[in-house]
Amino acid sequence: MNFMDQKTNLITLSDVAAAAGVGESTVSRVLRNHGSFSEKTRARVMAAVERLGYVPNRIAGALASTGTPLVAILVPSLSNIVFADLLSGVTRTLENHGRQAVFAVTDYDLDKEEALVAALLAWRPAAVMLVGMEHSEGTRRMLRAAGCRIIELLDIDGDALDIAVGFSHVAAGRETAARLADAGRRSIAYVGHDLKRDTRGAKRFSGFCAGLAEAGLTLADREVRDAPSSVGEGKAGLAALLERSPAIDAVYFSNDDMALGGYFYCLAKGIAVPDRLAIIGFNALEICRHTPQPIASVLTPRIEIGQRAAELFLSDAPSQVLDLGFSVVTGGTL
Amino acid sequence: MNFMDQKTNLITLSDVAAAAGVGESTVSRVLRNHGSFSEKTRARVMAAVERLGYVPNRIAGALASTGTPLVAILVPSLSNIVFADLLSGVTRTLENHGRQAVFAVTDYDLDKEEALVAALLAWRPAAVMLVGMEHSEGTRRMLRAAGCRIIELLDIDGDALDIAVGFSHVAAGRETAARLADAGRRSIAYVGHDLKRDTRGAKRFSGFCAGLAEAGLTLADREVRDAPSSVGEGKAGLAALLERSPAIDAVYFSNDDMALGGYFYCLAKGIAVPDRLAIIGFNALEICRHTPQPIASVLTPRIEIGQRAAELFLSDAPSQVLDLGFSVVTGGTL
DNA sequence: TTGTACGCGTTATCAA
DNA sequence: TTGATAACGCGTACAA
Repeated sequence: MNFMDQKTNLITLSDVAAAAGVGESTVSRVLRNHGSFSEKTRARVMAAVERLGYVPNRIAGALASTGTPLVAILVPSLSNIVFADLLSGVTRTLENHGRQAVFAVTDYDLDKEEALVAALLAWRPAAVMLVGMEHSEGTRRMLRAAGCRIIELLDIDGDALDIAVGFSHVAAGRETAARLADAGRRSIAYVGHDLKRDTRGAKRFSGFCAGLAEAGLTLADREVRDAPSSVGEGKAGLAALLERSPAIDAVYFSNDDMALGGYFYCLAKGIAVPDRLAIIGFNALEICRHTPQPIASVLTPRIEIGQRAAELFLSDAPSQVLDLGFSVVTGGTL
Repeated sequence: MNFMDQKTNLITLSDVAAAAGVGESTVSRVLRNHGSFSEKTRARVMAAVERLGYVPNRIAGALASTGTPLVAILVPSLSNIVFADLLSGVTRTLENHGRQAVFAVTDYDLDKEEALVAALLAWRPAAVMLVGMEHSEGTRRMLRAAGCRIIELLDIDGDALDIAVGFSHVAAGRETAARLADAGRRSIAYVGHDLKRDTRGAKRFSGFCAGLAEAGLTLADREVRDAPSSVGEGKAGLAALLERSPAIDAVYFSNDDMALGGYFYCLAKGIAVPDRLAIIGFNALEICRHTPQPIASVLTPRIEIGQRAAELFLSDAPSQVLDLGFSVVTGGTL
């Protein structure tokens, strides 16, 4: 034994037991408030815990009880506030139940997702939460073999592996088209970001086109940026679009970041919104409620999705698809 | 043994060993590429792993090797993109080294932080990262006793427990005041959010006041909202401020969310920026670069802070305070 | 109500 | 290059 070893002085359960003059299992029972013990013993144990500054080792606990209180969460990105909201909802609910979240960022890459799922599964989580319903075959196989709860978030357009909590992006896109058509717009375009990776954005777009068709319209033009969504891309995207198709009278942006960019472009160029150009985005970010004209958007219950997902897991609910819906928020730009 | 037990069929190391016709330690060595073994054995082991779909149990591994590859991260909030950026920086670096991040959200509450630190320490992380340098005495005690690396992020104004990576918020506030004064502003006010909880915001404010004093000025007025920062609060804050003090010619907002709200208020009310009112925020969010007039702000290297913090930990660097600085970004609003 | 002893799935030590 | 075997720290029957 090396006396310089930093971990040499870590207190263990048996140290506490010795200090309190009781058996190890007694300490274990007191600490987890499980089984029976006298009040007197409890006091002695707690005193020893306090005195020694004992911190239980959950690693050992998890091994012994075969089953961890860990929940693995994978999100495509953190630069989009939407996923941060999702995480908030999940962790807020989990924390109150002694559960711990371990997470990773996939960068919208299904291969990376697969690698990360493998890494996270090694921690034997009680549940794995991931965004969307598109996964590699390897991911699906591992997940199914893992024997833990699998919760897909934010999307319900597809076949759920176990539990899915979200809403239909196809329906959201379709509804958006209907609103634009109802508002009398006839020359409608789309400004979006990299859809190869953002499959939910792609679903909205396909729903949008379907919605236009149902209204007897076709997409007037589209500008798809080869980059992640951002305010800057939205701005540049609208600029490019209008240069090509100046007669456009409405634009659907792939999300609010993009829409904000478009809106700023209009402000800067003096383009009348919504008279000359209607704008609608997606997500209903707080900021869009406070621009000079509130930007029309689609409100998505992302925090609630996280919470409900965590609750379903905690309550050991049966496999299911939970549609939490969305709602169109009309603002001054439509 | 219950044959309905879901975890009954999980493959273990010894299953692989048996299938490959080798000893357990051999499998372990091959999998970790540690120690020596013949190419032939390696192939046999890997084949068995593949065939059985074996996923190593890191829980058991961590227990056996006393020392986990876990890094605990605590952030005050996730609704502010700044902390999401921080997380991105940290996890991106960690992932490439087989490390796993476990995280929790403190809601800017030091008591909650203490409880969460206790919970996270139970996982015996190799490092604990937390935002800021203000912690409860209990938190500090536990951390010191834990014998793991302690990394404080985003702030360097204070006494570091071990490693600190960030910049000086006091200096940032002071510099902001100097810029405003240099720009000829004389009636300068502050619009902020809940500073009891956001201690870094409070440091910026104190630095700002010091900076004004150095320029021979005093704060003309201040509007501090009793709520977390948001675009809405920034807007309402500026409205309240201007009603009270219409002669103000410059406003320092506690951060860019607040500043955006103020800027939108000006746009909506037709207040000339910067002619009549100069605006400067903090963080230099992407969106502020794309508003009709780019909003002046202070660029903070948050992703880099996360990366460097992770790198210092990975390289087993000595205790230190790393100042990554900040830079003032002048925009159209100053 | 309490303590003993075994097992959880690895890693590490050491001898072969 | 290999394979027993002893930890790792705790939960959990089971016995007391």
